[in-house]
Amino acid sequence: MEPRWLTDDEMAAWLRLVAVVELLPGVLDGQLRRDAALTHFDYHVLAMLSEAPQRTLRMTELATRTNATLPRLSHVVRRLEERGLVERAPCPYDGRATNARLTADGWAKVRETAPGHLATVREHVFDALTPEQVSQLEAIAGAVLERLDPEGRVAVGIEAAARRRG
Amino acid sequence: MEPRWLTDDEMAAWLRLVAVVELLPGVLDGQLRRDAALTHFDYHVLAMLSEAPQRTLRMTELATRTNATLPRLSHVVRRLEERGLVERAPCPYDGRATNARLTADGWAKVRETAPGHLATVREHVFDALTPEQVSQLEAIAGAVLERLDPEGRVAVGIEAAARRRG
DNA sequence: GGTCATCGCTTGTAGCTACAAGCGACTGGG
DNA sequence: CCCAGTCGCTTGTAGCTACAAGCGATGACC
Repeated sequence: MEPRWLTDDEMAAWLRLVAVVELLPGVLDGQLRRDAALTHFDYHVLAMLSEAPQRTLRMTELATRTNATLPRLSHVVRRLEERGLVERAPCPYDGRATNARLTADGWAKVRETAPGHLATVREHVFDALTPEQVSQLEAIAGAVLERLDPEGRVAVGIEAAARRRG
Repeated sequence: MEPRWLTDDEMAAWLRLVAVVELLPGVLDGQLRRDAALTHFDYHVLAMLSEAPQRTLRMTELATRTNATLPRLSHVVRRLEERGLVERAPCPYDGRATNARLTADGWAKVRETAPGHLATVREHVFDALTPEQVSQLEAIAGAVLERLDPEGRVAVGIEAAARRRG
């Protein structure tokens, strides 16, 4: 294997991208853990449920939208269920499937947590960017995402979310 | 707290960015674990050492350049030392400090691992982007990085790396 | 030169994720 | 029917990271 090395521009972009990818999850986790005792992934799960019809989704579908493996989601949902934020019930139409549903407490949790999380996202990302850079970022992240996720598993979730928003 | 919600453009960019941030580490880890039994963070540590003078760095400096906490680095370097890729020695000038140095085996490991890693980076990131997008990405990631890392700890490492490259 | 705060690093514990194995439910061919 | 194969999900184990406490070395100050 004899690949071409990165150009200076590519290397500069790469070092910064790697730093962002390592730091951003920590910042998001930190704020949510302090203010709501939630992981960013926990929040993602609750948020996806909160936008679903009946605030209910099958585990497999929820795993797709949160971009998680099924074992990981299973552990996380079990912990959220122990805290009363989510409840699970077997699907009436398919005995193999499990439906996860947001409880009233879970719904309240999402609504009281969202503003702080949103403020963090603004502060650390969008306040630093011009409107032009926001659309550049959308194009860049979209292009990279296609390479990272060839089957479009995550993209499906994004499109579905966009559709629900009208 | 009454923040303004995200615009449609911002939301689209955000969903894609979150997906990239969650998927990219897994892809990098996966390739390196399969091909070299290394975490991406392990590789980052070895790579930073391989570029340093004498292939040696103090733990604190290495932590800055790899964007890690000191306890995390300590555990990782201990494991790398057990595998013979790195060795540690007390700093002769400051009895508190520890120098980490790449061994011959570690140097060989980096050289045989770099091409595959580089190919993965190209395949999943830069092959998807135009040259214009690469420089846009550098600007965007740089701007976000300033917000994520106000003291510029990581930025120092990046600048230092750039300086070494001339 | 004694005392105290700080530095640099290590170690211990708790919690989360990945991987693999396992279990019941469903489905299609004979 | 029955049986093999698959699906959907859960559970168990190993490994990594975060946080906090701890330890020796150093430097500032009197």
